[in-house]
Amino acid sequence: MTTSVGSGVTSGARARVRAEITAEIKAVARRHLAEQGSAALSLRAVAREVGMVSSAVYRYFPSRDDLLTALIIDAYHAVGEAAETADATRRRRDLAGRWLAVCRAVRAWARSNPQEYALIYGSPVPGYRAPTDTIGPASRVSLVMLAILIDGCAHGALEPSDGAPASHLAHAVGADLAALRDVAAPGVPDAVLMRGMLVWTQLFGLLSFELFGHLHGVIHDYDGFFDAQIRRSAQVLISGS
Amino acid sequence: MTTSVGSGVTSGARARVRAEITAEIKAVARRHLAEQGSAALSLRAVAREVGMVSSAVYRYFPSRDDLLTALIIDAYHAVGEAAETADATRRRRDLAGRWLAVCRAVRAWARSNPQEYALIYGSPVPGYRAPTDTIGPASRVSLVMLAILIDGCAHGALEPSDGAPASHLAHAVGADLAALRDVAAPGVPDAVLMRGMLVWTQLFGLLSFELFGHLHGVIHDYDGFFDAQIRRSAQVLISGS
DNA sequence: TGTACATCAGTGAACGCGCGTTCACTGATGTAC
DNA sequence: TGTACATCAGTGAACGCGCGTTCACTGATGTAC
Repeated sequence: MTTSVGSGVTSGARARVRAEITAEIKAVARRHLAEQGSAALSLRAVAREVGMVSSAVYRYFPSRDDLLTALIIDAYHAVGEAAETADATRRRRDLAGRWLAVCRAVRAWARSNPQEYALIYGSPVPGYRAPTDTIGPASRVSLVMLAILIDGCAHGALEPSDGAPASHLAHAVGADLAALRDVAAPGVPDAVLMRGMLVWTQLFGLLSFELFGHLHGVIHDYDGFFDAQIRRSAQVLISGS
Repeated sequence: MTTSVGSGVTSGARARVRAEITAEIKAVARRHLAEQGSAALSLRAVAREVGMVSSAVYRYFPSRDDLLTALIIDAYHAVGEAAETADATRRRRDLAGRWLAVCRAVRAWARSNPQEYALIYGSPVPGYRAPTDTIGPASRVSLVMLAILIDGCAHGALEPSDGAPASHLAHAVGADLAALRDVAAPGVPDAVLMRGMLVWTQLFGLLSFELFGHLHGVIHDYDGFFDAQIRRSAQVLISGS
């Protein structure tokens, strides 16, 4: 017992060192990413800065792509956590407040970590194929959005149908929405799901335009502009207008 | 006279060959871009395929970045032209029809040229600094959108103010919008400009999500989904609801 | 129209670089008895 | 508690690669008289 605990502790020590060095490699890689972008991320450069020989990194990550995958997963978790934390600061029934808080949190994260934002929401990394382990972390932030929709529908605080007449959906889209509803959005009608996705994609469109420079020279007060736009999108989301 | 015309023709011949080879280099580069992405675009590989030695390319483009710039400018022109053509197929007063046609044209172009879309609307190319010559071509597609707003306002076909009360803008944003209005959107009030930018960023958010795989596994009927979303955004644009 | 000269496209070799990955190895740390 | 063995982190050299860019050069094409 004591021995097994002891050995557990000591092997835990080795494991802890390993975890620390893994974290250090990721931290350095993350900084390189922030400075140069994903294409320029090089195992050798990272190793150099960590103070190892390049081949030593292979004890921690079997390839460059695996290191990139780790960074991608971390980035999804980071933005997901930012959104969750922001969401939790508002009363559950304050849908508009939750939506605005989530939007602002995602934006704040994106502005502090533009290369990580680009990594996950920008162009796919050339030649990189995302493994399935990224799916879970990737959906984390979307679940925050869906939670707002679910709560809103449960309390009747979201206009359930669009006032507009032209909302007959293609059958296949209806099937997609039904599947989504079954898996992750119980009780949320099609019209609300569609509005949710409308404002959701709009949020990332806005962020991409801001971060990738497409509003350069047109908008200078990015804060005010963003705020005005998400207040508008909150209306669209909640009352459908 | 005859000589000068003659010499004009012959020097024109040389110039034409030069233009043709320049075009060929760009065409090959564009294909490499489509296959591998911008980071993998290599002067040497392009030269190899064109059938020149790599140094010969420097007669046409002073550096790799200049080649990339040329591709970026071409891409902006291509999407701009697609939008203009689509816009012109509808009667000028048919605002919704114009908006939908433009959205569909941009999407069709993006789906046919995903890497070029990524080049201009995805993450900025690492280490690449866009020169000022890209600004004109870049704004071409936006001008199509603005034309719809201008025409709509001129004919009273666009709801000029938002029904919602919470539309007091930060002063700085008002200044940005005023500047934009002076330069490129005469007669378009703040509320309409904001709505225009809302649906505009939403369009690109939607396209980025579709093309970069963020809807993978959730939406299968991309056509139907896109169509439903832009019909909704047309409503937001035109009637503000 | 014919010739002398200038312009320009394309060649081929070279420079210097950094990359991802493999491999046989040395020591240090942990494990089992 | 002490020893023999196994595990594992890190080393250093090497492989083979492709890249952007420069440079002195050869011919061909165009220009001026």
